[in-house]
Amino acid sequence: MGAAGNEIEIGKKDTAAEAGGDTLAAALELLWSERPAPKRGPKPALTLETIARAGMGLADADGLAAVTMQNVAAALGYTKMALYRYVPGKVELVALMTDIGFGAPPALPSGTEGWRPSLELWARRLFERFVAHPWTLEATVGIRPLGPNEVAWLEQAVQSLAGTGLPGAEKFDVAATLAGHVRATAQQSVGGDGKPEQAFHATVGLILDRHQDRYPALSAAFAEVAAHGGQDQALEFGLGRILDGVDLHIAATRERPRR
Amino acid sequence: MGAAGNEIEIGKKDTAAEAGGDTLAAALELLWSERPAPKRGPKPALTLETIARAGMGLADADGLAAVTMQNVAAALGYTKMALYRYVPGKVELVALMTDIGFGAPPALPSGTEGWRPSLELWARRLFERFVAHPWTLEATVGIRPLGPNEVAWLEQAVQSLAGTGLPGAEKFDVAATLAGHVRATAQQSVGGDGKPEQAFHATVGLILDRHQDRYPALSAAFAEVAAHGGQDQALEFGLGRILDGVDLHIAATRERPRR
DNA sequence: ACGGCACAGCGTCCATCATACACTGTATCC
DNA sequence: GGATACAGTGTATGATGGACGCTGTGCCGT
Repeated sequence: MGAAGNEIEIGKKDTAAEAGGDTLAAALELLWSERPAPKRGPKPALTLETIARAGMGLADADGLAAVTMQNVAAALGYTKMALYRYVPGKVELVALMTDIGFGAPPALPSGTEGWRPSLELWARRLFERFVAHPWTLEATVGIRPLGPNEVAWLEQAVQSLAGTGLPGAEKFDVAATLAGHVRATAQQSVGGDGKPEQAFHATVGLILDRHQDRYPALSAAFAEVAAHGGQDQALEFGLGRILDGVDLHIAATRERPRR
Repeated sequence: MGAAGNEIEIGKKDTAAEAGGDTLAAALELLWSERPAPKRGPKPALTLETIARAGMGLADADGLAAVTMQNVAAALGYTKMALYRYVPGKVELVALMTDIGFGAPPALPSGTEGWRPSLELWARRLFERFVAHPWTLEATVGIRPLGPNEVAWLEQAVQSLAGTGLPGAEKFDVAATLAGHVRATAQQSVGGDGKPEQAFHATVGLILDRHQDRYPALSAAFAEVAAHGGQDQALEFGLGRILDGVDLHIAATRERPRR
């Protein structure tokens, strides 16, 4: 399957592989508002923003699967084909929804000082966004275009590490690690259709009830998890450990600065 | 069209919400081999394993989107409806593929001692599994059934923490945090259709090229990332930080043991 | 021995979905 | 005052997951 694809595979745009190239570029254009702004013709009745918001409403309520071109259009009172005047395809629409769903990271309160409190706040806020729009978890797997807001979150995290003396690459790694932790935690605490319900723990508990013998260590550990309040502390625990480790690393870097 | 059509909403199984209940139970049955084993009738020509392997082949080659009932059946030389004699639906098939994709965690080499080397090895191996079958990333979003292998991975991680004196709930949290980190890292280093291509970094780089002014800290940091070998160390960096933090926490717990 | 029944595999049918394409009307520029 | 670019619509199409009923097969109880 090269660039041409002269094999079978006419018809639909694409299915899975190789779609990234074209779609990614189109989505980036959309997300970064690099669009020509038409001059002639009837005025557009809709906005990208309006459309995306409609999609978000559906996704928040009934999950990402409820976001069909039909449903989005119906929610706006238009036909689905009208949407294609604004969006190249569904993938791009979801990408737009996702970036809007994250929103810009709120500015850190003026009192916040030091990289650690900043990053803690950052992580908790990001977590809240994931919980508020659980479908963003589904929407952000695999290669995909990044929107301005998503990049802005990264920027803020890296900025928080300004005074640490870490090399830039490691600042980036810290941000990525934290984002990953937040993401993974959110993924475990959120149900498939969007409702937070400690889904992961519930499933594990269900299984261990029936197979304690097979997983002795896990069963013992999990009994204590259930006894305590569940997984509510999963975000904080990992966050604490990671930032402790980062702290250590910063200290070590200061003592033995890189050449 | 038949005469009877006055019912509301017969037909398809479900779309998004609430499907979890029924499907999850069915999938658990399948994954944990709690199936009755038929006595009468013709011998099944296929196996769950065979079917799942066929699906995995497609997913490995062309991504999860290539896994359609049609394609899987064709790969086996049967019609798609034959598959429904083995699998309740596609969701369950993918769940099965996923669990087989993880496989059982290999036993730790006999020389491995101490929780830290064990967990490091564990994390690296898990990472390899994600990279070997990138579609498992897509397949493991949202609420979903866990298979025996997936639970076995958790078991091994918790077991590695046996001598640490950590409370059970925290062992579990450590395992979850590590698994989350591995997952998130894999997600960033793997392309959408399954090819590892440092996708995330490539996209970020592309964007920052055009918007350096808007994200100064990130741009500066990222320049160094690009100068170095890319993101190959993302897994190890986060792993090091997390385990450092865990180490600290274990030491603290020993000094100030919980009641 | 044998007939019924449970079960394998298949063919057909259908609803849903993303998207292509052609058409109609409209607002702006020359 | 057109020509033209563009908005919204209607219809068509191919792919997909899945329901349902049919045909054959092989074990089990009689």
